[in-house]
Amino acid sequence: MTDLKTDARVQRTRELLLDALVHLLMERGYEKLTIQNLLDRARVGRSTFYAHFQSKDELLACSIDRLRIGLTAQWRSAVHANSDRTEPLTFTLPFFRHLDSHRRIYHTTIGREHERSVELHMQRMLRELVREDMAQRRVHAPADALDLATRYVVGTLWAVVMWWMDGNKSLPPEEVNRIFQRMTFPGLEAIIGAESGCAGRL
Amino acid sequence: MTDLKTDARVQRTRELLLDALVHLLMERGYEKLTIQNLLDRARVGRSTFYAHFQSKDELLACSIDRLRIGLTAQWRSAVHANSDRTEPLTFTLPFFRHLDSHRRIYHTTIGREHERSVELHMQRMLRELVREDMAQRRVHAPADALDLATRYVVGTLWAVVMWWMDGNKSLPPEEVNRIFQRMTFPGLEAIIGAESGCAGRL
DNA sequence: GCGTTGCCGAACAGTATGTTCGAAAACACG
DNA sequence: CGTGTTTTCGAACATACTGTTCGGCAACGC
Repeated sequence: MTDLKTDARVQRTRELLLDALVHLLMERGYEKLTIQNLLDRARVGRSTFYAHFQSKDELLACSIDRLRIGLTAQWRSAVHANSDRTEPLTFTLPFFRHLDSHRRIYHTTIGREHERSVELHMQRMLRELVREDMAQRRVHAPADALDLATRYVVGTLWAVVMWWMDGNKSLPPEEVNRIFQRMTFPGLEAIIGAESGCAGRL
Repeated sequence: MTDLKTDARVQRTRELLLDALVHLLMERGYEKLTIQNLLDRARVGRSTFYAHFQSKDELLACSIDRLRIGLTAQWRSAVHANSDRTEPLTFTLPFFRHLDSHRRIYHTTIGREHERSVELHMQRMLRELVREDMAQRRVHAPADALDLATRYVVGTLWAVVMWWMDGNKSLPPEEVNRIFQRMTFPGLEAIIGAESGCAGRL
């Protein structure tokens, strides 16, 4: 009885495929990227791929999930450092930093004509992070309002991301984060009576 | 020398295909909709399709463009009626009304798991409308800020759309539009010094 | 070592795309 | 009408990608 998680072969295959995905995302983008490309790049057999992932899309989901876990870790440590009652949405700064240091990937997968999947999965991830943030800060409001607020934040966040990644603007992540907060917080208060205090006024 | 625009055959074919698209969008969504389906539904030959459109995607683009033209017309007449200096983003109400009266389509093409193309084209259209609105109201600000503002508005607008269309919420379009304006205008002022006057405070 | 598990890779069926071509139908125009 | 032009049809074809199967081989844990 071998443990799936400790079998070196399994880990190797998964990492080979995940790495191949990242490299091919830069080269070709997601949509026009075939499974055969992945197999060739990762030097993995066809049936092996399907033993691990149901589809190209699931591989991508897996890759984004990796990112989510990494971001969450940074987030938690940052919150821990600043002790209690920090400003809302503290995960955005690590997020912008991540984008900044992986521009090559996101330049070919975000805002491009026929590229939509990466954005979709990213937004799904962001939605989870926002929900988590609100849950931790115990924002209480009708479920409807919370839902709208979540979508609103992700919408504005993504607008900033597209804008930032578009014209090769070389603003530092910290600056971008400030812009994001300045334009997002007022509208957020309009939806849920966020008692975000000083953060709202900046 | 026959005129392409007046040949009854080409008009017939184009309309058959566009209508087929709309009906099939409701039934199957966009992504899992084959060209063969369109041909069968529209009773049009395969080579005929490719004589008119390069791809499924171009057909969709054409359909969205139809919508854009219709919205723009409603928009202009509304602006004309209210004479000068109306509130900003007046096209959103017609837009929400359109969504409301075509729920069946958008229910299967917006926010669904593997549906991305319709959203993509819609957002592109909205971006154009927002740009046009700003140009007409002669908002002056750095090109950078205008670009960010445009993306911001589309981002929040789309957040509202997803939220509205999601849980079968049966709010009237007018109400949704008010919610949209209330949460969007403050942030918009933060980007460009919008002299939107009373509209900003509602 | 030994039983178990994962991997390979070729072959295969299935599905969709986009092109080609000759014949038939619909058209504009005189 | 009649004539030359344009569009349509539909089958056939080439191409490409997906997802599955299976027997032999290699790597693993114990």
